[in-house]
Amino acid sequence: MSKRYTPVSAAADVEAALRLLEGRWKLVILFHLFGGKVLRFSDLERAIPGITQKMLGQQLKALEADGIVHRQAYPQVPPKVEYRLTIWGQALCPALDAILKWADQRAEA
Amino acid sequence: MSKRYTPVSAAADVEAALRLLEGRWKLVILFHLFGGKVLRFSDLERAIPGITQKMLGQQLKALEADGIVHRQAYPQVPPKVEYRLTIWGQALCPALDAILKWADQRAEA
DNA sequence: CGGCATCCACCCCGATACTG
DNA sequence: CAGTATCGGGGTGGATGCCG
Repeated sequence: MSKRYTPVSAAADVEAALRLLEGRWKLVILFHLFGGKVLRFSDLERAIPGITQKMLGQQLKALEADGIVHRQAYPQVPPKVEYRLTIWGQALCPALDAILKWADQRAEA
Repeated sequence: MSKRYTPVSAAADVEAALRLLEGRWKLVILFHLFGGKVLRFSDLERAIPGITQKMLGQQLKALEADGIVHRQAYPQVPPKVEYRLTIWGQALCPALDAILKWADQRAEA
């Protein structure tokens, strides 16, 4: 443990972490990468009907910069790029799973 | 089970559920109500340094309308209003807890 | 104390078009 | 296929002031 805890700093840490997941699309994207799935750009585009190319690219770049998503490009024609969760991203899986369960409960009612 | 499941509808349900938690402040507020805590308006205001009264009131109203937070007003002078999670809101606790753990992991590193 | 009203800046996000 | 460029509208959120 490299850090001391106080209620205050814990709250600040949570807020900082939440910033990384904010926005209209981030969690939606992560849900589709959930479970170790590896998807191409166009896969995600098809999996998320409402999203535009701009937002998908923009959010993926942000998630990559924050170390949550790993981007692997194959230098070939036509281009091929795969996205998957990093280790840090996979650490989010329990949270994603819990949210999924909550969504299911709401959908049932 | 009152609903049939397909990958598509499951994704739609998740997206719908995420809409309820979107925005700059919703999850932050819920974190402070986490664990069955009952807080007054001014308690939340103090607990979340960056927030304005407008946003706090606005987001609390939205959370109340979505059945996640319960609002109890005591008709007295000066006014006293308490906020707590509803049953649906408490169903979010596992998710909040998982996100908290993730935040802790990041903070340690 | 616990709001609401107003005004306003920003930037998020969408639509469209273009590129390697 | 996998993006970027540009433009523009609207909603989110901040500051301030007023009210029961």
